[in-house]
Amino acid sequence: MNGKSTRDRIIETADQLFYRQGFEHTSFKHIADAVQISRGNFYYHFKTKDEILASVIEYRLENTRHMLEQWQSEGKSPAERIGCFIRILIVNQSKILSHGCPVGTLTSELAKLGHAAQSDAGGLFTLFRDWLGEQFRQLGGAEASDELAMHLLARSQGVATLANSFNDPAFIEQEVAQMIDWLDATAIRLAQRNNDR
Amino acid sequence: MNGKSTRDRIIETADQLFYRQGFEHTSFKHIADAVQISRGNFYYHFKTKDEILASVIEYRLENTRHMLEQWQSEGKSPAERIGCFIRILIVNQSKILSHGCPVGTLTSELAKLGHAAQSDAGGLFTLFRDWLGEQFRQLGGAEASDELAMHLLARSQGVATLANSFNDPAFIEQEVAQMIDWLDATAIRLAQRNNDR
DNA sequence: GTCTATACCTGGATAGAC
DNA sequence: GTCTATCCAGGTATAGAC
Repeated sequence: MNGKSTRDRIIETADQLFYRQGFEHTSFKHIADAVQISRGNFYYHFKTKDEILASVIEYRLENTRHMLEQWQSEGKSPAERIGCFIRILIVNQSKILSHGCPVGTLTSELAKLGHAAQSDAGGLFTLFRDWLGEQFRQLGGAEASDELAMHLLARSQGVATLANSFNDPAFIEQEVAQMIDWLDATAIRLAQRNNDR
Repeated sequence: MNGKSTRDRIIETADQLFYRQGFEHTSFKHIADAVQISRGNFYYHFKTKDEILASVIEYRLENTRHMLEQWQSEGKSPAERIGCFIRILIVNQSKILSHGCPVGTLTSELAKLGHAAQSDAGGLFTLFRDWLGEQFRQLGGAEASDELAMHLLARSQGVATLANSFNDPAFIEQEVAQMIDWLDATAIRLAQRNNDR
């Protein structure tokens, strides 16, 4: 199956399954069956379930960093780049309707399990938070940049949770449009405030 | 231990444990130990784990209906009543920091498990949605009432998820203040719009 | 209604052959 | 690197005594 190593295939499969079924609910058998290897072989690559989780989190961090770099180079202005973030709700709409936000659902689950990797998973949120904070800084947000970043992060998170629960694509569209409006208004407000000084 | 039936004590304990640890992660042993009964006795009251879940959801629905009735009678205006909803984030702050929103985390988990009770749990969101919708209708929201209700529900949901992940009480305070501001602005906007006609 | 004992299964994890 | 066989813990669920 293509040129990927078994280890990489395990990580990618586990990534998908953890997202779709949750970490605890996904057993070694699930992963081994999906990768089409034996359970014994599995242990050659990962000694414990926590090791797979750590690798999956690292894999997601890497993918997220890459995605943020993409947005960084694609978007011509900070507002446009923030728009990329808002629109992932649309791009990943069907996955979100079925499984929610991959970051939020993982951190929530790990919090309930009291799992040591919770803070590592929280790093995914931090990646978005810091990147958005930088965009808002460039928009003129100054000290309020982090607050604006967290606000937007929370809104998109809430939209994912409710869209998942109600299985409602129209709600995503509606809220995305509102977030774009909010972004425009915020950009104008920050520009005016900075001109006044 | 007070006058409650064993059955009721099981439900209340399971309610707590499902919230703190998640549904799947909570075993019969956990519950039985907490209630201080044997596992055998347990099965006299509930034949399967799904039966307990159903009872816990029914229990939460009942408690939620009761809470909404309270707010209904306490708040003198629709805006004041919506304020009660916003402020549960403050009232339940410490629980939310530790375990997130009880409704959102349960529905997310059940979605991942592909559990049949997912839609029943979704009824908890519907209770809030309909109640908030009615408040916004009284505020003059008309056709937009449900949209406003969903918007507010999503925002409080996102705040709970992020506050839990970052363990940040100040973020809750900050966002609650913003939601109150948004509510005031919305009330004014709806009043003006309705006067203009 | 509550207990103990136990059956049965699944899941994580190991040993050792190939 | 991959397999089969196996161990052990813990979880759901049942039977039957008190």
